[in-house]
Amino acid sequence: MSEEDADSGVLLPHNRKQPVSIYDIAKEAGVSPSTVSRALSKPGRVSAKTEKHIRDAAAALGYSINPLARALLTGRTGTLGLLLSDITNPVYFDLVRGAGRVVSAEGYTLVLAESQELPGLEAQTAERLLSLVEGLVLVGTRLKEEEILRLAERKPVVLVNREVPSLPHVVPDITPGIRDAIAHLASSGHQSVAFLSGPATSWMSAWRWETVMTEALQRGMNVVEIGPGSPTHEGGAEGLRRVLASGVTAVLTYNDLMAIGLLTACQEAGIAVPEDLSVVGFDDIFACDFTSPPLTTIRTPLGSAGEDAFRRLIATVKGLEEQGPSDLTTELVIRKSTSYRRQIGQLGPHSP
Amino acid sequence: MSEEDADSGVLLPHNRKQPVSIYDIAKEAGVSPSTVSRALSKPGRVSAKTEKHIRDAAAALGYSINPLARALLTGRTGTLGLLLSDITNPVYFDLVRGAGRVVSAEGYTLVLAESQELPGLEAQTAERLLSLVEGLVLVGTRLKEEEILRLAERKPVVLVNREVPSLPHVVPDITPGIRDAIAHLASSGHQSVAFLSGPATSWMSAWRWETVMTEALQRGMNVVEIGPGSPTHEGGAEGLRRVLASGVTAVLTYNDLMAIGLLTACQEAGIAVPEDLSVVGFDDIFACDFTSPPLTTIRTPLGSAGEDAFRRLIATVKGLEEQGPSDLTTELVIRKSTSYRRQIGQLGPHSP
DNA sequence: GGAGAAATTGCAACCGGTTGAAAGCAGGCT
DNA sequence: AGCCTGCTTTCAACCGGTTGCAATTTCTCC
Repeated sequence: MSEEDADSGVLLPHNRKQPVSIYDIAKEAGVSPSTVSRALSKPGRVSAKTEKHIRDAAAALGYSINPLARALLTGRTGTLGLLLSDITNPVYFDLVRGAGRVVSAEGYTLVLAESQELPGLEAQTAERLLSLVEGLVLVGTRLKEEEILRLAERKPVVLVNREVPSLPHVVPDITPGIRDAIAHLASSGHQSVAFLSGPATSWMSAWRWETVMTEALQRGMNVVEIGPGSPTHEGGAEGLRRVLASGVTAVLTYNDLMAIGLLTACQEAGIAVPEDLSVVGFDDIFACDFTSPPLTTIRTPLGSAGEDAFRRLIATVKGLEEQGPSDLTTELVIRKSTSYRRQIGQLGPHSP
Repeated sequence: MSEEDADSGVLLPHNRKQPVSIYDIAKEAGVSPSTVSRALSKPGRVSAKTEKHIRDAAAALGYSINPLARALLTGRTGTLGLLLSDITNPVYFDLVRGAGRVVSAEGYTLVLAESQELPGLEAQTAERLLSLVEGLVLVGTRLKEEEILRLAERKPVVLVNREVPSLPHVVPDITPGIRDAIAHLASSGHQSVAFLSGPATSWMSAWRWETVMTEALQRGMNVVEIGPGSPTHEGGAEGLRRVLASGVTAVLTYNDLMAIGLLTACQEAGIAVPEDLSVVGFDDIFACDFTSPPLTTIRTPLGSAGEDAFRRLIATVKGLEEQGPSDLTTELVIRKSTSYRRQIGQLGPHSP
């Protein structure tokens, strides 16, 4: 009556159930395996009666297709890859959401991988991922152009926040946002601005700096680049000393995480933001509106970028026409970390 | 002299390079494919001379193994899966980082997928992912016990923040953190507390509520559950009305995102935290120390949980011994969102 | 130098589907 | 009847590796 050695908590070691194959179904239904294959994946190629019979048998046996076996011959795994430098960077939230929306709406499965900002690991991870998926989106990749092109030879590749000639890419136009940010600072009386840059290998960081410089010069402001630095909280905090040393009155950062780090460091150092220093972030991640003070930042539409990138990837995978380039733009979001330039007092050693 | 139609921006349509196989290498090196296979994957099974010869040929041709082909026969894809309900939830940052560390140190590749809190999608995604990986970690899954067991029949599965009999799981002990939080509130004069719960299908939410109730009762406090709600910013904000209606003076939330949402809603509604209402979050995500006020919360060691989960998964995949259960615990982190209970004034309709 | 053991290599089947080509079969037409 | 047409189904090869077994070579030792 009493159960014997039940609930012993022991896990069955390795007796995995072996899955049912089309051969099992074929035997069950009394047809050949190829008929089963066609019944299940080529509607209309077998008679309605046999198809129903086979589908019933498949359902009865609990069949589910082995995607690896299918992919070996056809290349179709039903999955698409998204490779990020750092999944835990909030910048990518919206992008991942947008990607997920499009991918699952099209019946694919999204698989993500991250390279943890390590150059060697990124190439290796991309390599591994590439053989499991039908196509790949690379976001803010640090790979060299040749490496990217080599990947693109094997499977369709779409880039986000990176341009490589002849490869499809989705890059929001950063000029409007930067132009407005510089105008905003200029009209608030700032005459010198610093750009706190990200990793040296980041194409996007280089481009943002380039654009900041161009726009600042057009307004007759002085502008310096400080960096490169890690695109993180810590990276931003570490930049504070050099920002103060430079004597600027306003800073743009490569991304919001750095801006938040800078804000935190300012608080600890007793620098008042925005009274002593104006800070502008980049991307408008989810934490921006509850920092203190709330962060003025340049919003990039990364959700739409993710959607666009995967729409294009799927079009390519399916062999459809290339779509025209997507036109995404950026805009300045003014919160409380920027203000009129105080005329009294001056920061840094450059001013007497 | 001038380049002709260069830079036309046209992408080569679908002429993907077909990859080199072991057969190509075999031909190149003048041996049989099986020897190539052994040379590359079974060190010592072929003579040193041939092995070198084959490796040279492989390198010359730029060979890289096709993991699908290998996996079809052996089941080894070299990848491990991590399935989350929502990748963009900052709760998982540390977990993903910990997982990444262990997985890449062991030579595997981590692939992530998310179920976007949709029950149907989670089962389907798990199914797809399962056939691509050697083992799977499910975090805070909403799947039903039978569904989880069915997955575990096919490949090794490890659970985080969820218990299922006979399956390995990693669940930090929430009791110490909750006990300290309740003690902290009690000693500050609070006599009633609410728990703002997460999704109805979340095992972890149910357990947290259960523990909060037990601990509160032991202290003689009144305690109510408010929910279920979405485990997000919005979910927290939406809970405010009912929190106020209940007349409690302190709230614990299912997670930090909800606590932050609650904080934001309080600010908008003119409720002072912590003077009018004390708020305690759960997990200690990265944004907690720059909310206003900074959030008191119960820290869960999700980084270690991720590491542990994958260490166990890898041990199982490799057929090693089961390790003993990992003992992870939680602790209260006191910041500024909790305080002594104001004796003057009372919130909500229950007090005259 | 030769028997026997050990190391090395090749053959062929296999994993689980897919697909071109051929075979089987029913119905329509002269 | 005989033949052609078109639909349904099967045969067999294939994708790219892996592996048990057997064949071949090399080594060892008497």
